Amino acid sequence: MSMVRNKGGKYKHEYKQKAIPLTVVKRLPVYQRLLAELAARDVERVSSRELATQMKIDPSQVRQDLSLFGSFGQQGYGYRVRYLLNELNKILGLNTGTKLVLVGGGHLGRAIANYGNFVKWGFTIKAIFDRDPQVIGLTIAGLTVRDVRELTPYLRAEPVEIGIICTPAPVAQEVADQLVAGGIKGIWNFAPVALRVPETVCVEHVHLGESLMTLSFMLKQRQEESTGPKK
Amino acid sequence: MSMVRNKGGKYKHEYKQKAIPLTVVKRLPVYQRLLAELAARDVERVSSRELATQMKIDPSQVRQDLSLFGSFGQQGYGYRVRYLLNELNKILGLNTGTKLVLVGGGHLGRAIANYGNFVKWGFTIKAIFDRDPQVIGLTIAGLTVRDVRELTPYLRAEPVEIGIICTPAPVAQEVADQLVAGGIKGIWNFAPVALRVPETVCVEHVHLGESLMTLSFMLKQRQEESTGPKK
DNA sequence: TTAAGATTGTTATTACCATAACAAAGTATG
DNA sequence: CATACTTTGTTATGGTAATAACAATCTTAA
Repeated sequence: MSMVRNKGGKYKHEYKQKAIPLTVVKRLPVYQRLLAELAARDVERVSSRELATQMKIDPSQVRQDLSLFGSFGQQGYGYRVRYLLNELNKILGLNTGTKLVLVGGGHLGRAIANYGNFVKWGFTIKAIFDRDPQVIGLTIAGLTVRDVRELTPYLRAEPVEIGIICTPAPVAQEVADQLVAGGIKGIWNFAPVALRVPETVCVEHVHLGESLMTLSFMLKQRQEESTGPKK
Repeated sequence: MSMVRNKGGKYKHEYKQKAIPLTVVKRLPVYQRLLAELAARDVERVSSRELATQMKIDPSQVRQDLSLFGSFGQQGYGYRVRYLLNELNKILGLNTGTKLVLVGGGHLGRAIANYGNFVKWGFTIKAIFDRDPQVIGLTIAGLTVRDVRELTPYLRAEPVEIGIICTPAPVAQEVADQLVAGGIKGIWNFAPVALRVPETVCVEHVHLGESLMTLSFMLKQRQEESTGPKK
């Protein structure tokens, strides 16, 4: 009786315009990974409690996060793993044939290009560029490295969604400008600088140095906890 | 007159036992990097406002963050760049000759080993281990790759603070166990798994897949913002 | 030396995120 | 078929982090 008692309920699949908090965004890939692992083990169902335990967060958090995007579970049962995984893939924009270009064929660039996992989610690196004549012409992950001066004409001919910057810090901004001018929508930046880009372009930083410093700080704190106060 | 009007003031250099919020911890390396850039340009002074502008945060945030560790600035003047940089280095535990071992000599491991920046902060990779006979014996970044079966005896003979895991996901936990048993205090983990370690060991994850998915999500959202609602 | 201006360190306020609570509604079982 | 149990989606509460505000005090310049 009374089909629409709780407002929303089954009928909440309109366009959602609410802003998703960044903290939630950072958890979405973790949900995706856990569900992919469960699916690989042919597990059929999972509860918010189980997911929460693995992530060391509260079950309410899991339910609240997912409810931002829809109602994917069943009371008294939980979530069907394959269904929720599929929904999360859609939410994250995976398996849509996203194209990337990589700029910088140094050690880090090579590691990224050879990192096989991305292919699983439908990401494909279409071309690699470098400035160094020693690197141009080499084959990395099956692609011949091109001269970075070909970047702009390439993007004009072959539109690409994401650009990866694996260059040294001093040239990163210049490369970013070229990528933006070439119509790139997102930049995955491994150079230790804060890039200036228009608001329409998304930037995701991976800052190895900052990560190691964070670890260093935590170690130092742990150490002081044990040596500092003699309580 | 009245030297100790504001309680604390110059005299707040006791042991601080307050827990530093993780959000603050993540900003500390960014302050460090900005200050290092200023110092390299021989800039002498900087205000919280300038730092905040670069990081797109509020000036109060900068002052509040730094005040957790001491009083480093001067009213009406700001912060002396070199002094504050030096203090931040101490806070972060940089330039203390921290020793690391790297496990996993694949593409990513090689990139990490060759990433020159770490040396600047006093981190040194002392040894590299791998399981693959094809990789064992190779020279990476001036080090000969050892058999991972030598890891435990190595750590017994040569204590090391941090272990880097650049192995495939399925063996990461096993490696982590060995590192912990070997007395490691921190783990820098590049494998896409949540490691189980004792509370005494710090883990810093670098999860490339999650980072790319985050970018993918943000791109999808941007796209929906422009196409979805016709307002 | 004095007064105007600048900027810190700290406390107060606001906003946001995480946890708790609970009604709704399904599952499982006898 | 009824009853106990489970678990969701959502709202209420609590706590933590970001911003605002301000007194203290240093700098700078006349």
